[in-house]
Amino acid sequence: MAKILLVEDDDTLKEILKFNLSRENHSVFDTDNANEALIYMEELIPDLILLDLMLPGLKGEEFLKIIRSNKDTENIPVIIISAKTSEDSIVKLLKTGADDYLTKPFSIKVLLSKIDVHLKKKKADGSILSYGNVTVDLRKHKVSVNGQDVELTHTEFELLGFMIKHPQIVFTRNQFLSNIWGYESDIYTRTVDSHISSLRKKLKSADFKIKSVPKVGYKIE
Amino acid sequence: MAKILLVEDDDTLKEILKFNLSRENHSVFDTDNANEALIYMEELIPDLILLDLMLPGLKGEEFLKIIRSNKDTENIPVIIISAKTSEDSIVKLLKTGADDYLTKPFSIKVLLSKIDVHLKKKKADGSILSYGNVTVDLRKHKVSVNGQDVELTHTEFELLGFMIKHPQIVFTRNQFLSNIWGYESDIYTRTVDSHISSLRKKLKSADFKIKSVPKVGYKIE
DNA sequence: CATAAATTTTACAGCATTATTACATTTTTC
DNA sequence: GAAAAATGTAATAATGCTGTAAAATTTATG
Repeated sequence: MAKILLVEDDDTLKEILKFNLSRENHSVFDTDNANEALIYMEELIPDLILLDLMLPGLKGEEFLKIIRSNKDTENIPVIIISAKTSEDSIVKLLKTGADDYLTKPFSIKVLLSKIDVHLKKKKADGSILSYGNVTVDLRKHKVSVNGQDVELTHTEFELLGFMIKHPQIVFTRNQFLSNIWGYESDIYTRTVDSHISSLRKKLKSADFKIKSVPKVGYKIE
Repeated sequence: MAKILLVEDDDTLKEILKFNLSRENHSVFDTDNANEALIYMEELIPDLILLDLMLPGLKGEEFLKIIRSNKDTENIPVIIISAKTSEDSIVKLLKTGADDYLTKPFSIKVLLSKIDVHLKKKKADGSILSYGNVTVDLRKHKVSVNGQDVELTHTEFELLGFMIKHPQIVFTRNQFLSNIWGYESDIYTRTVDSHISSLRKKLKSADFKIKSVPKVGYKIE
């Protein structure tokens, strides 16, 4: 269900991993060196990266730094696979921005579950968001309350999607405008209220409320 | 710099951990059983939890589930400490919602760096200020005392946020006015007093006081 | 090109927040 | 210790924000 980039030069291990990851319905893109991995990155933007540290050419640490310094990739979870056991190198890697690590030899089962955890964390940007009894499918542009479809207009949909991605967080009318309408829209801020009002009407049976925070904006709660 | 709840029944290990965590400027609250931990939770809302699995009474797994099912605590990072090495139990824990785990014996250095990583992650997603038993979530526009939500108006919220950002520091009424109302407001200075008064009423159970410093202004203490 | 749909703006009622007042109480000052 | 100044706070008046229906405008649709 996820795109995983595997950077590993040990062929045997690579095949084992590919086999197991595929069985979990992930699509695996593999390479044995970090330079090639960087090229993959650009067009692929994987959901997760499995990185072996002992690589020919560009070192794993460097690769990690590059990933973390690029806006498009800085949030991709990276799990390190390493033969090293030294505490110091582990500490250093976690500091550089690795999300997790495994030392060889490791259990496939544990790896798979770690992958699972990290992907779930990321899922917020994924295609299906939900909060309480409300589900928003970003790909299909569908919203349902208690499994029952609700028809929303495009703006209403965007508004709901934006709030549900960050539940509880308050956004100002201008934040809504710049995030949904675009930076240079010169729309009257009260337009947001208008759409919020129609959203509320359509989401009567949702088990959250769109709450107005006076003098600030709106949030779902 | 963070509040850490340590649930551990091995006294030796507990002392070692307390010592090291304190040295990193964390405040540590410790208990040897999960039932007591739950009581701590309510009034404490820690920033991170270190949980030993092998506990008398309420099992660690159950404790974890309870934490995760409560809105107020579901986002607190939990690091598991365990003697078990079974893959299955690790997998199960990660599924239940643990953020990380360590198997005994583990390196203090690695633990500290893991704690660091998890705290940083938290900090990135919301500026949460707290002082004593009062928590101010700037992004959610929420204030709680002892974990209990308190409704504040916008001005009250701003006022509290401003003071709690600089605890102990005295601000003049004019400083409040220019920082909260804006530079060119020509508001009567006594208006500040009025809002301070209502804040006090709403924060009766806070374990700090908004103290007036005659001829100067106000501070929290 | 006409009609429908969606979006933006307007307008206004209702309401909550805020600023001010007034008076009681506390703290300074001399 | 008494007068003056400053603060505490409840009550009132004024303000301004939000909710929403409806009109005006723009955009989609056949």
